[in-house]
Amino acid sequence: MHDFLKLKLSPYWIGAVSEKGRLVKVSVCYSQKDLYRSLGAALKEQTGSSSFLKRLKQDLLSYWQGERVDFTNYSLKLDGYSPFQRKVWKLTQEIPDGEVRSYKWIAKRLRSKGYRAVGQALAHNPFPLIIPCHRVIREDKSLGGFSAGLDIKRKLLQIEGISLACLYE
DNA sequence: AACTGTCGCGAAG
DNA sequence: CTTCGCGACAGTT
Repeated sequence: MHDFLKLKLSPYWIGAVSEKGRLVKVSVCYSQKDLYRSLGAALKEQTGSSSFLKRLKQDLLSYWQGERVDFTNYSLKLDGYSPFQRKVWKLTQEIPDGEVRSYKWIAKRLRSKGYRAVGQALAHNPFPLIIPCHRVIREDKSLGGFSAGLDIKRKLLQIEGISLACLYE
């Protein structure tokens, strides 16, 4: 059945749900309470015991200390999401650690001018960190948005050693 | 029909 | 040169 992981990373809490060796959802929050709200109360009871989630836990800890971690080989449960969303997320996964791209960059690669639609797709990303939607910013190098809260986006970029004016606003 | 995690242009300071 | 307002854009609910 489902397995859950809960982990405190510096000021934030991160949680993950998996099912049969595939990730179902990840979320980053400001408190445990928010985590339960977004991942479900089951998270309260269960502890991540599958080897799969143990590996994820180690990877997340390493990442948080500034190591380069490759998250691209985690298998993700993508059923039920639209083709457009999947394409956007796939391109986002191709952005290397330590670099950023713009919403426009992604749209262009999909031969679309739906910049805002790209933003909307990223806003619904079920796998923050794993699919690094924080590496997508505006064309003019300003920060853009982040559904889990902009300070988290700043923090992640900072961990990856990216230096941009928008990180110090 | 109304909403976005946008972009680029034109006008004004 | 910088900032601001606004309309166009495309995909989702």
